[in-house]
Amino acid sequence: MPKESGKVRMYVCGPTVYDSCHIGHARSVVVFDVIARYFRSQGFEVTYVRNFTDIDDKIIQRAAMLGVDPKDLAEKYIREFHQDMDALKVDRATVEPKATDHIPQIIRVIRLLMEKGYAYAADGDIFFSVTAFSGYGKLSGRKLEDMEAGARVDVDARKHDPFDFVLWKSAKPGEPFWESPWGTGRPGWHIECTAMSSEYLGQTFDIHGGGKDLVFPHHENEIAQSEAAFGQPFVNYWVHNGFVNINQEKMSKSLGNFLLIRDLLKEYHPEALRLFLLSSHYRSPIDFTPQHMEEAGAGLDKLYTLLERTQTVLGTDDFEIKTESGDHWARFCEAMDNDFNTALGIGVLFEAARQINRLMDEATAAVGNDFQQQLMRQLRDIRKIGAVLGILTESPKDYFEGRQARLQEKKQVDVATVDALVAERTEARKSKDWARADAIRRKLEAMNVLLEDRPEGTAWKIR
RNA sequence: GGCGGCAUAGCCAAGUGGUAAGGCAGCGGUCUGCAAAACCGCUAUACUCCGGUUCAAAUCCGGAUGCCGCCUCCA
Repeated sequence: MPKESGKVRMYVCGPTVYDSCHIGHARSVVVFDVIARYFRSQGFEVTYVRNFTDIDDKIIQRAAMLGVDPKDLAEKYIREFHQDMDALKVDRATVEPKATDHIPQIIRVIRLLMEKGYAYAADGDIFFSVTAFSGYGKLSGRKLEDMEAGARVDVDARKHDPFDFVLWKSAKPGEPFWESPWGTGRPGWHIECTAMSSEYLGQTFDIHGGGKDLVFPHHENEIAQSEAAFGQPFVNYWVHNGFVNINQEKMSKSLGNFLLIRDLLKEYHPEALRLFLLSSHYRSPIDFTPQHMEEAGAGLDKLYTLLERTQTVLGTDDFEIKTESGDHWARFCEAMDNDFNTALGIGVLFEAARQINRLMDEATAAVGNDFQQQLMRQLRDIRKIGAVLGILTESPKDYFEGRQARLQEKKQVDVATVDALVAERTEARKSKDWARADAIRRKLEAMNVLLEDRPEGTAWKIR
């Protein structure tokens, strides 16, 4: 993916805040988080804008149902969004604008569209006229005449064309509203993105992202209104992430199978979730199953096991790296340069891990300076890759303690009992009573506890 | 009806003209009192099928089959 003059300006469609975030939101947010991190790692100055749609029919509806103020509802879910994404170790966007904070900018764009003849009024509503914009349909490859308008939803009779969309909605009694030249009302869904992206990124910018489902009509409409209003190209690159299926089924409310981030994080490590979400190319659909999550978790365990081992071998984790980046980092970058191929990049990460393990396996007792330098250099690559993917951010000690704590509950392991048995076995081993030692090992295995006899003593972990 | 995507080993998944990355699972080995971890080796001679282009195709073209998405709010 080509790049511009040291700076990257990207805009990603954020959530409509009327409900908790599910794993689908997580995928989108994590994918673009990694993209932003990668650009930064390459020395680009990244301006990353991710909006909150905090006024819309769904919010109003939900608020009415709950008998709360729409603004309070939106704020509650913005807080939740931040909690969830922080837990997922997602960096904050540079700017996180809310639609309701940009009403003047929205009105300005609509006025511009009216002046240029791309929009018309009908009662208190303002519509965008898709037939007035010649490029309509270019992103999604649709032609107006090919689409079966109103196939599933009745067409508003006031529209000149069925695909015209609302820029400004007049207020109905009891709804939140703002003053405008066309009377009190609120912005339609698409216009906020044009208003806010131009505000923070300019009228043309580099990357616009969002879920695949937004291609049509949302992004199509954004292009139309932006290019109509400003008379210049809207964005250079579109990036649309694929969906998350649950056990091969589309995640949907009607199936009742959607998974909230907060629930998932009770069971899985946030980095395991990230690793899973990044294990396929961002455009492909990805299938969430407990088994796939276990595998992602196993992979993460492997990487942390490696880090723990290097820490032991080097005697410290706090070393200054004076060497250049190695081949692994270069290969990782190559993968990322190819349309952000994180799946390939993760492959590089595991190859790096194997190489480091081999290096340590082959090292003899006489560990020289060369060895240390080489090890640190490769380790540095792993850390840099981890930093882009947003994984391996914890110390191995914290990671394994956390893992242990999480699993203790899940597998109902009683620490005191295990420790007692381990101590008993240590005694047995001292007196070379192997039969008894093995019996205890088997007993613990039946309790989902695996033993590891290390030089410094016996460690155990939960299967 | 229109538009688009996908089909690679038991499972997941890279691969965008030169003969199949990586992970999980499995098997054999090294190490170990036994294990675990780690490493080494093995695990796709039909890359959904049928045609075509090419010296050469998982990769390009045409067709078939299957699965999925979008066209309505949706990450």
